[in-house]
Amino acid sequence: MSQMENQRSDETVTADDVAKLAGVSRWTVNRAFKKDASISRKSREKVMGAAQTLGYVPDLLASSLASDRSNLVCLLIDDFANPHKLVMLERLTRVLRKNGLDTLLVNTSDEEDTSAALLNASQRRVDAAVLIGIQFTDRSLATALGARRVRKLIVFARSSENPDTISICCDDRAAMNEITDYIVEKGYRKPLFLAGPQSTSAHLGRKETFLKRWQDAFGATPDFVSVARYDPQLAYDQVVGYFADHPALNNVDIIVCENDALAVGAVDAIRTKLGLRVPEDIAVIGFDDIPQADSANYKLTTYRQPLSAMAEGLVEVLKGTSENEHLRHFLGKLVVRESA
Amino acid sequence: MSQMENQRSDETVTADDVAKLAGVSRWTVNRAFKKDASISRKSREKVMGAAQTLGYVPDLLASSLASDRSNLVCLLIDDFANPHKLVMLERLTRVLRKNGLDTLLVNTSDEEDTSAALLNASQRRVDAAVLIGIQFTDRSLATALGARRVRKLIVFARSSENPDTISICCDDRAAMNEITDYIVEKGYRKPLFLAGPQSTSAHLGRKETFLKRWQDAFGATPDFVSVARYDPQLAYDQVVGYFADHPALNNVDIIVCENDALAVGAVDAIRTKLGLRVPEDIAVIGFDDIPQADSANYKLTTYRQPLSAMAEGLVEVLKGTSENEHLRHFLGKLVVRESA
DNA sequence: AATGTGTTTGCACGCGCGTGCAATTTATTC
DNA sequence: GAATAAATTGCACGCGCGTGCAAACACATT
Repeated sequence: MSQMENQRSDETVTADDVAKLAGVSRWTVNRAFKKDASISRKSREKVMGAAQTLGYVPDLLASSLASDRSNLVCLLIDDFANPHKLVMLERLTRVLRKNGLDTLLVNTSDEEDTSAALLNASQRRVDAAVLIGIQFTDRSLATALGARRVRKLIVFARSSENPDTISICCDDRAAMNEITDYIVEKGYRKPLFLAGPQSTSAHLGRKETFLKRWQDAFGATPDFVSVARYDPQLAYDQVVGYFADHPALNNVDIIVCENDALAVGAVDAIRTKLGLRVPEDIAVIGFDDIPQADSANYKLTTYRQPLSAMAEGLVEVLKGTSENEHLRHFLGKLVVRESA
Repeated sequence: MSQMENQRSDETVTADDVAKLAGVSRWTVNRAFKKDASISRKSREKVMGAAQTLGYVPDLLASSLASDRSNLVCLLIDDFANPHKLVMLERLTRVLRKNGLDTLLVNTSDEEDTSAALLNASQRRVDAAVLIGIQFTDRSLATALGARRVRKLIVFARSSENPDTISICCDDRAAMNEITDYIVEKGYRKPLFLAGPQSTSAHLGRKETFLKRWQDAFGATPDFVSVARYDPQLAYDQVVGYFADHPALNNVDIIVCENDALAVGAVDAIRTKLGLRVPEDIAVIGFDDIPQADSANYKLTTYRQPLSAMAEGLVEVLKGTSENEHLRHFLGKLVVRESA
């Protein structure tokens, strides 16, 4: 009724309001909210008190605009059929958030090219874009980088040859070597490699490492088939198809899979369609250690990526704690269960 | 070499730069980028040309700040063990993006209470916060809403009693009724209900509907067990535990599960631990129709939520096309496979 | 009390764009 | 061709906060 001050029409309460109530300047208010700012304990308490009663919170949008740092990281994913992505998302969002970074999730399944999505991310001034998908090529990365605006481009859980890019991934070569050694030691001699999409950039991947290693050891290159997406269903179809074309079943005693998503499909195919047992008739070995791999039904022998370490590594890169390495490798761990 | 204009130190190119090059005012430049703005075709072309050569893109941060609309939606999830979440994420991000909305993903697994996460979201001025998890209670929602700043609070794929909230979900009651009818028709008479966490808000959920319906039909309330999280592993343990306590196996001819995450665990338990067949010995019916449900190994009979329609519904609510309904129901579809 | 050191505080200016309206240009009509 | 309507363009002001520095203050020392 009486005098209602110059309160804003709606109820956005800004630092100015708090400042007035606390009897300090606006800048002191914002300082109070900065972790290690130069401010006395007393005035910080005054400010916090006032902020409390007014329900004030600093506006990250305005802050980002002014400071040119958004504390926002963009995650680009196109590979939603692979259950491992959910694990990654969980881990990444958790670790990022613990470090004060928020996550912008972009689904690039629709895009021909990730460039458009990257552009979109750049419009939000994200501090970094993290690629977790499979569709992007080194060339499209280059294009996107040309437009700049995305300060850091990070390829997660995969390596990229683009020098302007930082890769954070499991050491695939060491991993496949370990897997190969394990297989050989266990006496498997007729492997089939089940690979993912081949269209991606020509990095020395799991398939290449395995085939080469096997070639070196036995002088023969194992057979392989590839699946168009990391999708258990497609893997299932592919395996069924393979054995339809190669009726001499005893030509394969183990299927080595590029990841668990494929491995799960392979197991299903072996049991359901071929009517065989895993691992007695055909063994299966995966990669990633998705939750399903540990289920009673699959008991998948697989290789666990050190996701937490990788996520922490990502944060280090983002914070600039460890500059200019184009590639950060992490060692994983072979998890032996029953499927191989 | 010669004169290099007053180019900014780093290379952020703003609308002003484009304006200068195109020979128009800054406002015309920004208009050119607005879908249906009042601008002549000719000057739009001029602007777009200049923007192209300069590599200009409008800054969404500044735009959000000025317009007070961020086109950002915050998704809060805590339930990463449930594979269905990945499907939801895929669908939501896709549909939102198609409608010009970006997605902020927040992992609330760590939080005692979603309030903190909501507060964080509010600092980014998200246009809406969408809750997809299970941990939040109606009370914590109320608290969060008290602080305002989050313009719209939406509960997705679940109903909430909070009147300031908009629920977008599958019609659980209709669904469970259909499921019950199906079960009854198929001759099952000894159901066990496998429920999720019971700590959540007291909405009339799938369990209640099923139990009540069965009670009405047969005068007896079926047994039920509940699992602490929607996690196949925990469901497995729970089912194993149940049958350890109830050795008279023929007391159950079907396990009705609150969702597929649980159903998958149930199937594993039945086969692996009990050594029984699905559906011959014990049938299983799920809910959600996760990708796994369609795999050769599970062939789960389940109920598919109309995710796309729900996502579109979400967009409508966000755009304000369909105001003030506290609850939007969508009808799903029973998917009959082999598990029941 | 004067000097010096270290700590707090205040402030001018800018981040890049939106809003609403007024000025200007272009199209339309008789 | 003048008058009127319609389409297009320009602009002052503000969104909420950060940066870097200078002024103000506190405290210890001689």
